[in-house]
Amino acid sequence: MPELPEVETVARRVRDPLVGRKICASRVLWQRTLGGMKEYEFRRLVEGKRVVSVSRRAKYIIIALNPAGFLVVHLRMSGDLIVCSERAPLEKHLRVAITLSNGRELRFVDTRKFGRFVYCDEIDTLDARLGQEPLDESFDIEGLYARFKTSRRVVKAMLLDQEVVAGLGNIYAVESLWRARVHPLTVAQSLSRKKLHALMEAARDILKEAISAQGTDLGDGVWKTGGFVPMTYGRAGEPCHHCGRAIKKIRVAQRGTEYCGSCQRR
DNA sequence: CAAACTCCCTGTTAGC
DNA sequence: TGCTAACAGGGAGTTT
Repeated sequence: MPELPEVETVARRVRDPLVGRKICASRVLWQRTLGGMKEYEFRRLVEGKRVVSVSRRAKYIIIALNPAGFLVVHLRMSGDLIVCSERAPLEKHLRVAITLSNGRELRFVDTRKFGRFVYCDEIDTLDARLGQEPLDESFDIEGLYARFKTSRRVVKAMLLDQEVVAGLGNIYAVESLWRARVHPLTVAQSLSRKKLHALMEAARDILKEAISAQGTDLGDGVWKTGGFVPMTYGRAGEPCHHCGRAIKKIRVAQRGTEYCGSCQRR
């Protein structure tokens, strides 16, 4: 499932082919992908505009348009963006297609239909709802610690909350907790400053490694390109790479959560 | 107010 | 073997 590293990988892949291109046509094959906007409205707001930039915020891909507006893309579980010839055969799960002036086409393909490809006039409200970027130079660990100190939620739920830290999903939350040897059910306010530092250092290192590897290959057909290999996620019952004991699996915040009962103590 | 639950979807897999 | 049920999961919206 696309999380920060996978979204970053997609953004980088489509940036060059898109920036500077003009949108001359568009079509929508699954209406709900637009998040409630009517197709004719979407087309009116998008067609004729030029792509200014492609960036990432949390798990969103932001395509800025000139003279105004943004295409905000969320891949959710199974979404992907590709740029190909407008004459290329249509993908089975194609949801939105944006035809460019050079005969190429930006396509949003999304098997499970959870993804969103929406037009927004501005992105300030989106930005305001999202927490810190873990890889930003300005990442404020003390601000995060202050937030943890006031919460009785478990640490895994905090990591998954995009309002707290932006971009971590289930896989990288699980991996970060394991590397920092923090139990996923540790109550946020009981986590020491030292432990939180270790946890976020692990998270940042893992995210960087995963970006370098172009994401994680889960072998389930959802995300095939990445070379990052999880140490804990998806390995329930298999030996822990620290101590050799079997990895356990529980549910935390409605998500499957693998951890080592020996290495990660509360 | 914070925290937890529900819903949206389809492909894959476990279980009978 | 062939079927069904369970599972996977991010975030918006709703309920506790």
